[in-house]
Amino acid sequence: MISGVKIPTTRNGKATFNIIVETAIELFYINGYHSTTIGNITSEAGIGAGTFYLYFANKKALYTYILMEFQHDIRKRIATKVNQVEGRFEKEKEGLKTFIKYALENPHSYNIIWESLYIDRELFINYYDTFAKRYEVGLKESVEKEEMYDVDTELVSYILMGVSNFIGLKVLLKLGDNNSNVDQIVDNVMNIIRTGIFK
Amino acid sequence: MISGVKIPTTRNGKATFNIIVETAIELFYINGYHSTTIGNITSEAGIGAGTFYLYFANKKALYTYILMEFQHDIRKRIATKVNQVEGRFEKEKEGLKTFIKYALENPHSYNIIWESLYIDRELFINYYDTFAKRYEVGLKESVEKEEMYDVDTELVSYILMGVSNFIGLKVLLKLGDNNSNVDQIVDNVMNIIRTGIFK
DNA sequence: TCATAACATGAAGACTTATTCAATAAATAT
DNA sequence: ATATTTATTGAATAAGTCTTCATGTTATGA
Repeated sequence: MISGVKIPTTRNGKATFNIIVETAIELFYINGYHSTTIGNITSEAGIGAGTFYLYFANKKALYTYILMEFQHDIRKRIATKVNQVEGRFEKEKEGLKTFIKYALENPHSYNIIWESLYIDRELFINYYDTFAKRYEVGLKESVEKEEMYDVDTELVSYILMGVSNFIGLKVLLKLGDNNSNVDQIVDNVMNIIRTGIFK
Repeated sequence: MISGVKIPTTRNGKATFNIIVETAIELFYINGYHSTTIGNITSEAGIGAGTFYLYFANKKALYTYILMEFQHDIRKRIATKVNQVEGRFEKEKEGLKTFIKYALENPHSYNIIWESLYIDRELFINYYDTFAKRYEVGLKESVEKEEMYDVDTELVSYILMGVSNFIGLKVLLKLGDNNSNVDQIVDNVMNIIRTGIFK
């Protein structure tokens, strides 16, 4: 499937594969990708050093596999939630809320996605480029339905991704004050986006 | 001054110090912090391996020095430009434009600042926390002058930093289309922020 | 010009890490 | 029950990197 990754066939093999992935997610989060060695992963996972290479060609293949998993997961979750509400404003609100809550429940994913810029720029570009393109589809529909002004949907998707990511950052890293009530933060942000800030 | 950094006193020493810094900025940008070795830096700079340690205790001390320089530089430039125009809207527009242009002229700085999250989380937090706090000062003044609604200035500062950073990202990495005309991009973004996107 | 402080060198040693591979075990199909 | 595929091990090797230090050079002020 993904190059450099060998999916095991047996029950045992799958268990070993999974423990490698879970351990790596944790260690990448705590110490970062570059400071995590294959030795760290195997010893923490309680397996032999050589076992790693049964399933992954190297550390980057493992990282790429994990990134793809999170990517799939987060997109699916946002899409599901957004489909449950009507109207562009409500959809954006739900999307932002889902993103922040996902990041809070799963801080590993947030870190790993951003870190891709410093592991393989292609991965990072691919991630945000495709995210933006999918975002645009929904925005264009809303423009057609006249729920939104006739804005540059590409720019708007980057603006909204920027807002989501930095509010996520603030909440995750507890930057500044008032980071506890996610629903209220999202309400405030959406009100600011709706009303604007300038008189 | 900064711990782990020895500033040279003579003309020759300063030249060597500078070539280390310039070479490192370039290599950190091209290959990233973690993939850049002291050996890479010294050989690329054309100096002996031991010379590095005359001025820097280790790679992180050098990185921190570079980060601080960029931080100082970019803030000063934005402050100068923003002071030349009147009204909050014009100030924000000028700030965004200056930020993007700085990033374009100096893509090294952008990379190095973001990478700090994966080198030393403290550095990253400190960077955005103090940036946000300074941002808030201006925003609060504008609220008092009634140029802006009575918004949560902390949230607004993170929203605007998110927008700046992701538009910067788009332009720098050439994500999507239309990344050539910075003035026009900034005009579009500011119009979106002013008018809002929702009908 | 000479003493002194600053600057510069790069080989050497200590350390860390990735990766292979021959040997072994476990699971599964026939 | 046996053959065969799959999974596992960890010592050994190879490669890379940091950092020190004994030695040498350069600049400069008295």
